[in-house]
Amino acid sequence: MIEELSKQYNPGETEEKWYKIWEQNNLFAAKASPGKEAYCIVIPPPNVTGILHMGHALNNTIQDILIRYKRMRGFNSLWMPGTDHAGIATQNVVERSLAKEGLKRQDLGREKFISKVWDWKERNGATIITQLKKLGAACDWSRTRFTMDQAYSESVAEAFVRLFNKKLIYQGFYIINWCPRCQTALSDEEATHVEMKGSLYYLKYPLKDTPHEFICVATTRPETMLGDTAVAVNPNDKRYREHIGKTLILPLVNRQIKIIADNLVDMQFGTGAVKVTPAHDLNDYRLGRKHGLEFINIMSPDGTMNSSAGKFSGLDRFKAREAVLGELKAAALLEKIQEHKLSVGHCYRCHTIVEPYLSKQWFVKMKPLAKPAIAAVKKNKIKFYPQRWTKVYLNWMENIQDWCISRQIWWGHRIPVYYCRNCQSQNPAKGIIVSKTRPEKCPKCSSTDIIQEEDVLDTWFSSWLWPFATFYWPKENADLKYFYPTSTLVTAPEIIFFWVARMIMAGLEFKKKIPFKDVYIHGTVRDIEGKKMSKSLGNVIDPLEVIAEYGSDALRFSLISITAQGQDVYLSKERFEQGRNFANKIWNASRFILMNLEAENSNVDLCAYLKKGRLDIVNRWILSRFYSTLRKTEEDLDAYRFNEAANNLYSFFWHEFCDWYLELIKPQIGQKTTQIVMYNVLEKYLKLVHPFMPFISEEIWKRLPGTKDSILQQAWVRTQADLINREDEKQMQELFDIINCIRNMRAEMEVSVNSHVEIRLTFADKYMEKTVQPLFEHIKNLAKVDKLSISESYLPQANEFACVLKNMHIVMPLSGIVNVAEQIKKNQAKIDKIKSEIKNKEAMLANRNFLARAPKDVVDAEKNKLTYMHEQAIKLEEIKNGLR
RNA sequence: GGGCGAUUAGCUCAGUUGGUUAGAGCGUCUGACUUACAUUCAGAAGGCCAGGGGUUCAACUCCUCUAUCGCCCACCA
Repeated sequence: MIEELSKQYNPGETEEKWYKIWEQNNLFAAKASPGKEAYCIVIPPPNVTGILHMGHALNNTIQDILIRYKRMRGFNSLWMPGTDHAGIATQNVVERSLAKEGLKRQDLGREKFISKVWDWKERNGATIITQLKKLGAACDWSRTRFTMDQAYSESVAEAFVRLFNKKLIYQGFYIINWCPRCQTALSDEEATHVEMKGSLYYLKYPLKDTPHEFICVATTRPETMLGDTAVAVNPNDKRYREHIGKTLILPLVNRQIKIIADNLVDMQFGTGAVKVTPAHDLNDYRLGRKHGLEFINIMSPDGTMNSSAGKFSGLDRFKAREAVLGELKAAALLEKIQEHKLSVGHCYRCHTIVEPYLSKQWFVKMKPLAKPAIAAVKKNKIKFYPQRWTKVYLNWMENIQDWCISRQIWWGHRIPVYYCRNCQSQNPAKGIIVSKTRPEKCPKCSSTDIIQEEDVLDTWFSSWLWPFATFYWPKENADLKYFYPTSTLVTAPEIIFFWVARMIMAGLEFKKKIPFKDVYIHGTVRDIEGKKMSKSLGNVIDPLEVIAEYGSDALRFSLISITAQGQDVYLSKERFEQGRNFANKIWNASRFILMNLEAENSNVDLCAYLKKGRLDIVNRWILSRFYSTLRKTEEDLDAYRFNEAANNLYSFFWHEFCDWYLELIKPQIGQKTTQIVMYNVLEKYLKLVHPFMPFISEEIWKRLPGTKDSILQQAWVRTQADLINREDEKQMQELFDIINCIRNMRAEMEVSVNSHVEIRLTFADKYMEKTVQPLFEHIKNLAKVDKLSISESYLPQANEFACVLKNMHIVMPLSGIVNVAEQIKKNQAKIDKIKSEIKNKEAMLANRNFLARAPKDVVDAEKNKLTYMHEQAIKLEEIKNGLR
C-alpha cells in the first residue's frame, strides 16, 4: 500500500472522489438539535446566471473554513446554500437568447416568457452549485433554496403585506433611475456612478418682452430643454435679480417659461441660472414641486423622445441631443461648450446610462426600519470585521433614502397588489387590494373583475429575507427557531448596502431579532494591476482552470494566505504554485512517515503514553511547537485572521516539522517514542489543516492506519497547555543556531559538503554546555560535521576560523577559506556595527525613565543583550587578530 | 464636496494591544541528485518601513500635516 503512493500528489482524482463520498454520506447535513450549540452561515446566494469567479472562490472558501472548523470544534454547523433569481440579470440572459431568434419578450407574452426563464433556470441554474462543489463547499445541499421557490415566494409576499399594512410601503410618482435598455426602474444602489468626461453646454433663452436679451443656462443634457418649465436663479444673485418673475421663450418649443428664484441654485456654477426640467432631474423635480411647475415628460421608456418633444419625437435621447444642439447652434442660441467632468449613473446590470425619470413606482419607507438596525450595530449586537465598515454602514443608514422596489420586468415576484376595476372606475385611488394570494372577489363591491399589479419586486426585496425565509418563515418551525439568528455572514464590501444593511433591517422588522452576529467583509479580488476582474477587461483568472491545474486545495490555500483581513487581493496565476507545492509537501512528508511507521505505533493515545515515560528533547520540542501552533490557529480563526492562520500552519509544517523535526529524527525513526510522536503530530496536524485543505487532509487521513470516519467528522485537537515548553523551545533554538552557523561558515568559506570538517565549540557557561552536549549527534548529522569537541579556550589558532554565537564560540579549520582578506573586511564591518549598537543600548540603559517605566522583562532582555554585544565585540576582535 | 483604505526587500504582500536582530512567497545569485519531496534541500544578497512634525524611556506601530495611488458615498445643473 505504501508503495502505491506517488512521489507527486495528484489532486484531480482525489478531490472528485472525496467530494462524492462526503455528499453521498450526507456529511454536510445538519439537523436542529436543541442542547447542542448551533453555528450557522447562510450563503450569499449567487445569481442563477452566475459562473464561479475568484470573488466567489474567496467568499466561499472563507465560509467553508468557518463551517468545517466550527463543526470540528463541536458546533452543530450548518451552511445554508441557495441561489438568487437575479431578476434583471436573468431576464437579460433569456432575452438575449430570444434576440438570436429575432424575438422580443413581448412577442411571447408574459406567461410564455416566464416559463422560458424557468426552462433556462432548470437547465443552467445548477452550474454555479456544481462549481461550488468543485471548490469543496460543505453546504447542506439537501436544503438548497431558490428565491423564486413557492415557499420562498410566500415569504416575500408576507413581507410585502406586513409592510404595507404598517404603512411602510407606498406608491407614488417620483424621479427614479430608469434604464432605457432594461426598461425598468432601478433603486439608487443599482445605479452605479461613473466619472466621465462630458460637456457643459451654454444655452441662450430669449426674454419674452425683450427678445434681444437672453438668459444663458448651462446644462450637461441639452435635450432635456424640451421639457423645461422654468429657469431658476438664486434670489441673492445681483446679475439676475431684476429678471426674477419675467417670462422667457423656450427655444425650439416656443413655450413661455418663468424665471423663478430659489436658494438651491448655486451662483458659482455655470452662469448662475439653471434650466428646470421637473420630469427629468431630481433637483428640478424638487424645484417643480416647490414652485408648482408643470411636469413635462419628453421621453418614452425606451429612451426615445415622445410626442411632447415635438419634431424630435422618435429620436433616441443621444441623437436628440445632437439634433437639439444643431438647431440651437443654427439659431445662434448655443453660446459655448465647455469640457466638464461629471459622474453619470449606469445600470448595474447592462451598463447603459440611466435616465432620471418620473414615473409611478412602489417604495419602502426606510427611516423607521433603519432606526433599530442602527441601534443594533451601535450596541455591538452585530459586529463588522474589519471594524471600519461599521462607519460605512452607519453613515449610509443614517442618510437612508426610501427604496424603490418596483421593477417593470417580468422575471421576479409579482407585487401582491390587486386592483378591482369596478371600484377603480369610480375612483382611481380606490380599489387597491393587498393580499398574499389572489382575492376571488373585491371585498368591497364583490366584483370579480380583478387584475394584479404588473410590476415585480426588486430582487433584493427577496434577498433581504434570506436568513429566515430560507427556513420557511413565517411558518414557525424547529429549524428557524434553532438556527436563527445565524452566526456569521461573509460577504464583499460592494454588497453592504444592497444586502447586509437590508437583511439587518428585515431581521429586526420581521423576526424582531438580528439576522447574524458577525459580519466578515473580505476584500475584492483584483488582477495584478489592481483592476477588478471582469470579462470585458479579459483579465479574469478562472478558478476552475486553477482547480484543474493546481487543485482545489491549492486554490483555497493560496487565496487565503494572501488575503489579509479585509484587504483587496491582487492576484496572478503564479500565486497558486505555492498552494500546490504545499499540498505536495504535506503529501510527501506523510508518505515518508507512513513508509517508516510500524502499525503498532499508530493510534497510540499520546497523553496516556506520555504519562509513562519522558521524551527526548526533539520530540518534546515538536509537540511544544505543535501545540503552540494549535493555540495560534484557534486565536486567528476566532478573530477572522484567516491569512495569519494559514501562513502559520504553513510555516509550522514546512519549516519546523519537515525542515527540522523530520531531519532530526531520521536516525532514530525506528524508536517507539519517536514513532508515536511523529504519528500524533501528523494526525493532529491534518485536522488543523483540514478546514483550509479539505481534500488532501482527508486523503491522507484515510490512509493512516486505523482511521475509518471522515476527517470532517473528527473532533478538533484538544489543547495541551502542559506540553508547551518554552525552555525546550529555547534550547532547540540554540541547536538550530549552532547548526545554522556551521552551515553558514561552510558556505561562506566554500567548504565542500564532502570535505571533512572538525568543529570546536566553546561555551561561556557550563549550563549551556550541558544542554547542548546531548545534541552533538544532531549537530553532526545536520551540519555534516565529522568531529565535534568542546574546548576550554576559544581562541582560534593561526590556522583556524571562528564564529561568535550567543554565549558560544565555534571554531573550524582555516584551510578551506578562499579569501582571508574578504573575511577580515566582513569582520570589521560587523565590529563597527556592534559598537554603534552598544552605544545606543548603553544610552538607553542609562535612562532613568526607561528603567522606571519599562516592564522588568524588557529591561532584563536589554541588559542581557548589552552584555552579549560586549562579549561579541571582544570576540570578533580576537577573531580578526586570528585571521591575520 | 465628504468618508475610507494603501504607501514596508526587485515584485506581490504580512507585521493582532508600541518593546530582543522588521517577516513571508515569488524573483535573483551561490552550492547540493542528502535513499519523503527538484512542486526539493542548504545558504547569500536585497529595507533612512512614502515625506515632514509631534507624543514616548522606546514608534513600521499612536497623533498631526503633506504627497502619490485606489475605493466608496453625495440632489456638481
